[in-house]
Amino acid sequence: MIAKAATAIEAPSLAVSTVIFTLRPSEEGQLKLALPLVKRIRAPFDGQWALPGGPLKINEDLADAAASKLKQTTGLEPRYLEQLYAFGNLDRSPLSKLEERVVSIVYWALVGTVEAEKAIESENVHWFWADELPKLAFDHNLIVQYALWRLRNKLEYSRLAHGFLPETFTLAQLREVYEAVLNKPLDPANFRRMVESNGAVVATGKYLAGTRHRPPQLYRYDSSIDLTDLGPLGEKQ
Amino acid sequence: MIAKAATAIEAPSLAVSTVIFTLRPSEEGQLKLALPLVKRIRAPFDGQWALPGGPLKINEDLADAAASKLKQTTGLEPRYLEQLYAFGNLDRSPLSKLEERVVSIVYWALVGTVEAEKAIESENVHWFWADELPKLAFDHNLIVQYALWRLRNKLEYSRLAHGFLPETFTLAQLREVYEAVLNKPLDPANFRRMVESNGAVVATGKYLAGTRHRPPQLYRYDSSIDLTDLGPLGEKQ
DNA sequence: TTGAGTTAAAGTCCATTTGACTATAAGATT
DNA sequence: AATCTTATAGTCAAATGGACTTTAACTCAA
Repeated sequence: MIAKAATAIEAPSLAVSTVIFTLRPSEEGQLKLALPLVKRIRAPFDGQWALPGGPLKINEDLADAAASKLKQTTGLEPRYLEQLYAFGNLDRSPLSKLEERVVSIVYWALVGTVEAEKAIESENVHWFWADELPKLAFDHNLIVQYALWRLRNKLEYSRLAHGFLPETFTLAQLREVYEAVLNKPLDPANFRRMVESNGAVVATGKYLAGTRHRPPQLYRYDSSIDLTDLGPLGEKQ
Repeated sequence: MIAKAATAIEAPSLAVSTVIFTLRPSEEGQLKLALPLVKRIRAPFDGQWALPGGPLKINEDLADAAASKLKQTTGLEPRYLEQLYAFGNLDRSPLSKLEERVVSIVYWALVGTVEAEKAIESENVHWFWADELPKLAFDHNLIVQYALWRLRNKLEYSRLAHGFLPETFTLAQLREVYEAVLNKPLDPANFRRMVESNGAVVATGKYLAGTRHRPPQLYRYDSSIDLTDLGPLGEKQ
């Protein structure tokens, strides 16, 4: 169009953000979905909470960028990471001067419940319950809603629950994960039948001792099978 | 390229491409999935076929950009349009000088079988059978594969078939669409039962005359229900 | 005009899946 | 030893889905 000086003005810029889920015990004792947000320290939306993210570097892969935001924000490694969506509406930022057009490629991630206890928290990084978010910056409320929808949908026909659990776990723990994510109680017997018929989870033959009842068997995920079905993309993207 | 100095080197650039599906009758008479490609006229991949696409304009919504590539390439309007994925691997282009880093946000679209007969075709725009593609530019073979996977997955629990059909249609025509997309024969009686129980398709009470057999009833999609389930994103993005 | 050909549309049979529920097992606690 | 609690196994019935049969309603050719 105009000239060289104009390049920055002509092209939309690219950012990568990440919705990071973990499960944490609530006051009442059951697990609930939680996610970290960072406080914005400049306009627009100065002082409001937002998803961790930032501009994409010229020589950085998309998934790497998402994982590195995760690391910066929480100090943790993702147990699962998947692209969610590219958000690029012109009205994402209300004071949309053209120079500020940003397209955000958003990833969503799972971090293990145990690791998440060591997560960084500070003045500017705070963990929220996924169903009790304040009004967030930009279109981030919509983004989290969509990520939640995707998580809930995929949980049932994939091995996503593995992303929250340690290597071995009881079926009750696995069921707790499902109940927390789907936010509804599940019948223990039917859940067992479902898991056993599906084949993704295998018994270890070991039992967890020290409970006040019959010792439950420990299971693990069959590592020969992928965490989820991304179709032709596999793990590559 | 070279002249664009500093800014261009620092930021990856953003392009939008579109995978456009339609159904066309093959030589043997049944419908088959087809898609338009454009011939590249510059390096890299000069002379090879590629998905229609181009840089995102600063004040253009993502979906609008995808639809306008569609219009430019085929002269048609999409009956369905959905974001597929953002492809941004560093090795997408083999001669990856840093200045050339491009992230492509890819959409996929359906165009009606009837409209598609009027589609533009030329030296540089050619329609291919979806399962007989040549080696394409960049990672476009992978992209098409993924789009096909998504189409096939979504067809069964959505109203995507509507995207190929006219306002009213017979159950045999609807079944033909399913058979073409899924690439397998379906039992007519069971298919009828499935469609009727699902509720998305309603009988019009009118019948198609002029066949050499019992006249089939015409159906239409219940317009009160969306084409597909995008969750919280709805039709907005 | 009649019978053959063709697809439409309705229905049957059976194996599998899934939700709701019951029963027994095996530990800890009292 | 009785009781509590969760683990684990099993039952029953409704819903689902594939394979198949039957009858309906049109066209076309003899």
